[in-house]
Amino acid sequence: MNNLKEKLASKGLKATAQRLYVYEALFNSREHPTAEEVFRKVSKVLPSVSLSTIYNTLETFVEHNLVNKVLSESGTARYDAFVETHHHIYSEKGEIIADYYDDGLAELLLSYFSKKKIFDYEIKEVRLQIICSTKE
Amino acid sequence: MNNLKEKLASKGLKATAQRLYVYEALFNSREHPTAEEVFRKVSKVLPSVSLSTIYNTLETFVEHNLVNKVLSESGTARYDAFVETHHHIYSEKGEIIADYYDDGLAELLLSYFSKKKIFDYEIKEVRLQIICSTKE
DNA sequence: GAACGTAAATAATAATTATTGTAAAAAAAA
DNA sequence: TTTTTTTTACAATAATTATTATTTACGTTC
Repeated sequence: MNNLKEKLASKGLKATAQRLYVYEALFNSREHPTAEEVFRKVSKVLPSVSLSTIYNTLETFVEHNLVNKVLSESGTARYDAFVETHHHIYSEKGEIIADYYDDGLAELLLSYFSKKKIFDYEIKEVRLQIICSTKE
Repeated sequence: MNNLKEKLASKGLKATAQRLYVYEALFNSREHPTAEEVFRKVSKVLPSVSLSTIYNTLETFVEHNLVNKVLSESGTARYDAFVETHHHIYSEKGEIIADYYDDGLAELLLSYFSKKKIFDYEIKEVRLQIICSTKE
């Protein structure tokens, strides 16, 4: 978490209480919370925080690559403090279920694409949406 | 397109003019249009059509797997009449650029996952988000 | 085939939700 | 103290969903 203070400083951003709590809320959750959910969490420790601040803060974090936006089919934005490349497991309904980390896969894919050279564009990153049936 | 009439019938859905035009609008575009864009297209041939109908129709199609929702970072839903597995190329800003079809890739991934057997869930589909820098 | 009843689909519009914009207040830094 | 950054409060917007009335399609009976 001190890590974050340094990162903020290195980007010319002030380490305010709001920012630290927002980041903490994200970092301590693997649920890819929405802005609203982050707001509720942060409100518990900082009751005066405003929802706008949550949005602003999340947006600032995304701009500075401290946080990723996670795409979801419902349209509501979700956020993730884990910015290293990883993949997401979705339900058949399009809702996100879990993270999936796999370095071997990244290598496999990048070597596959480097052989094919199919793109006009340079590939920055490859992320998987793994759509699974939830067995009950 | 007659194909669609049959599919609709098989799912107990009536083949109304609205549904056929909405589907046609999607099918004839590779732009993953938004509901609003579909609305404008359909309006040209069916001026009395309402935006609600577009939303309803798209939702009905998605429920019946005739159409897919495409993830996009702006939050606005985009739709795609191509339901066979394929992948999407995104800009670094998170906007969708193009489709990417690749059967070899699907095989590669499925064999990779079948070897690993890592999941509690059954994998239905694997889609890639390929994030590219747009070279200018 | 025309008239009738019923259910499905559509249209018009209101309401809601998520998000963004704006301006004032507060906090931090210089 | 002055200036800049950040936060707050609140207004505004955009996308989507919900509600209700109307229309349309379809099956049944005459």
